[in-house]
Amino acid sequence: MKATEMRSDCPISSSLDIFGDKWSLLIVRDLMLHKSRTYGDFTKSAEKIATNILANRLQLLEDNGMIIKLPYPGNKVKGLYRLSPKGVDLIPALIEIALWGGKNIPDTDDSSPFLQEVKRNKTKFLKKIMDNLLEEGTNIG
Amino acid sequence: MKATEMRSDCPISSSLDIFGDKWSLLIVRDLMLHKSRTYGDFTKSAEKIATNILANRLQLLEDNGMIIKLPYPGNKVKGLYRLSPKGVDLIPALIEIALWGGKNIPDTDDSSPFLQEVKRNKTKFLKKIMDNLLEEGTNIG
DNA sequence: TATAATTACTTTCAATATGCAAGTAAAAAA
DNA sequence: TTTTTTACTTGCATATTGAAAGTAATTATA
Repeated sequence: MKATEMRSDCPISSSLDIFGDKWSLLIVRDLMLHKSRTYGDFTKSAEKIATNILANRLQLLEDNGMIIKLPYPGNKVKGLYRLSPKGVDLIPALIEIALWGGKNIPDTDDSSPFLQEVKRNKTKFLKKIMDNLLEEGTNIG
Repeated sequence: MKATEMRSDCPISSSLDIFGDKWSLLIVRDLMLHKSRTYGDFTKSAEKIATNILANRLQLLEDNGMIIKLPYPGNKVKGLYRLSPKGVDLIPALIEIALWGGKNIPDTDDSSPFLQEVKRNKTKFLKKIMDNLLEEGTNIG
């Protein structure tokens, strides 16, 4: 797959060139919440991503170094996707987006234990979750 | 224009339902950097947005309460767009995206005075810029 | 061991979105 | 009065999306 074309040298614009669509950050979200996911896991998320879109976005995210595909121990069909350090580094942005949505969009669920903990102590939460995601092992579950 | 359809009650997903594309957040960026812009101003940004896309996104952002269209003093053709409080509230997310891009995408310009100031003192910078954007007046320039 | 079921995609195709270029209408400037 | 500016709108070719079905390589089951 060819490298993403950048529209300008603006960091915001270039970021959107990579993940500026309705699906890419949902994949990152799932990997933030679950640390590792199989292809099938992603299809089970509430937003019901189409499999062609999923395959395309996983490839793009991998091409852009945001996620890493690992072998699933003891199974040659399955694979395990995880966030790379670059992907983990996106979590502060994702958290701000989540906070914004929970606060500003009616009927969103901002009462999850996850968001509650963020609101209680953002800095502490960020360190904890990012450290955890950067650790090796504990891939399945 | 019809209300945005939400794919789930997830705050991240619903946020992307509103601004998950390659252009909407660039409009917010321009209004963060300049406080107010005319239609023509937006077309002059580096990414060269097409006028039909611009008109569509301005309408969507206005429909979703992120931006406000004001009359241009002394001119009945021009209008002035500004961030609403809801739009200003998105700035922390935008800043995190900018920081991520500047750090993780090659050839982006992360040396602007703007980003430099963010990196020097994020909290202070956020308060300053958000307070400024929430103020009335100083629309032109 | 033969067969069924999983898993991770790929393909097809209709619908929608994008983007370039040109057009328009109202107001402002010359 | 004519020209220019401004903010869009329209037409059309191309690209992307999304639902559904298909496939090939395992893995589980009878």
